[in-house]
Amino acid sequence: MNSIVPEQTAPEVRTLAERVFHELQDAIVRGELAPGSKITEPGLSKTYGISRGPLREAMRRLEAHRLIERVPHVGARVVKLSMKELLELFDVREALESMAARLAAEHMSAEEIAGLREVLALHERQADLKSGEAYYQREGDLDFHYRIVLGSHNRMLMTMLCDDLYYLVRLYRTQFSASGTRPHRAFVEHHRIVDAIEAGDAELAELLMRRHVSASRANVVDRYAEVLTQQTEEAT
Amino acid sequence: MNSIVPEQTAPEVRTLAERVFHELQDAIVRGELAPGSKITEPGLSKTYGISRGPLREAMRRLEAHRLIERVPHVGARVVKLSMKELLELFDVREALESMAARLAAEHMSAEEIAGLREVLALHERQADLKSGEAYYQREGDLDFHYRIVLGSHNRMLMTMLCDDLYYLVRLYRTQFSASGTRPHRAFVEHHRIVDAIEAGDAELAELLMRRHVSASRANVVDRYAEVLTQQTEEAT
DNA sequence: CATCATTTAATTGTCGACAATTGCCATGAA
DNA sequence: TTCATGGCAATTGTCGACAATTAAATGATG
Repeated sequence: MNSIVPEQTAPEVRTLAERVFHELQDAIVRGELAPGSKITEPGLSKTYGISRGPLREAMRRLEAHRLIERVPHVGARVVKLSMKELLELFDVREALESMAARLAAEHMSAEEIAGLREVLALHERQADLKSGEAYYQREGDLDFHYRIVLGSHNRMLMTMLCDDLYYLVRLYRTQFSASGTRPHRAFVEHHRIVDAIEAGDAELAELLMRRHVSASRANVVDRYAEVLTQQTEEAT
Repeated sequence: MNSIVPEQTAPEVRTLAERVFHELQDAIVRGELAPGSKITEPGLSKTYGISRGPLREAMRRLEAHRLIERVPHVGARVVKLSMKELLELFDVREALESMAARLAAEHMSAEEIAGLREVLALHERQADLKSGEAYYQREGDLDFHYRIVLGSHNRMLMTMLCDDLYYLVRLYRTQFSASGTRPHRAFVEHHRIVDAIEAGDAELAELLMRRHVSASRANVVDRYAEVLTQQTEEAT
């Protein structure tokens, strides 16, 4: 655990259902359970050493978090994000995160802003190293967004983004093995957003975050178009 | 079922867990299960005539949808929205529904827009009657928002709003026994939004929906302030 | 009388077994 | 060969019982 992302799997080791829920969540997001692969209850029951009761409860939670898809009497599969769904995800992120940035500019404390600046500094140091560890870049990026959401001081927003959407974002990044997307430009944008938040300019922070997510989305679309043309060229 | 809201409890009667999930969802939203009241597994198990297995799965889903709150080894309670959480809900709605309106203006078909107009017409007819049935007004209002979300053609947005948030909105309305809030002004705003959608003006539709939700939020704040002053007056 | 420890009852967490449904495979007919 | 059909294996859905934990009731003590 080298990530600066706050520990999320810490306190809930009280019940088996909770534990296996988080383990499965991690396994899916990390790609250990391949997207689209079928998962059977007896199989998981054996690998995790628990009975099917708590396991099914964990799966119900995963289903609600959109990490698996279930069909009654048939079974469950790990979700497999299509490009369409990925773009939908970006639209939702744009809406929610721009709101988060606005609220963050209104509510964030000096300490929280300082922490945000630290993240940026760390981020930049790693960019200097250029040792190409996309891992840190990605996690760093997510950590940045994470903290802004926390800064909104809106619990509902926090759970929606941090507990639900960000896991899907991670899943997408492993599934599409998304390389560090436009890192330099993203740095600059992050800085501008923090500046706006520090200045208490809610409207600007909202606008910048909206553009930031939107640009990220556009970048994905471009890359996807590239891949498509590349494939058609190979086919000829 | 006299509501024009699309049937949601229809097709999932396959398993007991699904059925009891929807029944509990309805019971909570309607206020049959009082907000804040404790619900015990043996109790529900008896009233619904099923064993605790499927019941617990249903409860896990309710928990994920934020309709109940569970504490390990202690129990579950029906959620009780505080004013703070209600305002948080409005902020999230503002973000998501304005996005939905924008997408609706871009993607809604002629038939869908016609359906939307029908809802408005029906709504207006009931306003003429003035028989004060807040029920229809409320459901009509929700139906309006419902259709716009569907018109966004964004599945993720649809599930987030229709499957999650709107149940909380209903719960709030029963919990606070919210009287028909500023019906006339809301009518006008609804009309303007549809006009913008029909004109394909995404930016305007987004802006108007943002204002609409924001105004609704402000109205709630005002009413709450009224109640508070009223209470302090009574106390003197 | 209040406070704290202990017991006790009730609820939650977990398990293994049985019933119901599905999808597959083999068999046979067109 | 292809398609339909019937049976079979595997998985899912459901249940009741037992273990673990918690909150309350009881009683003891300062």
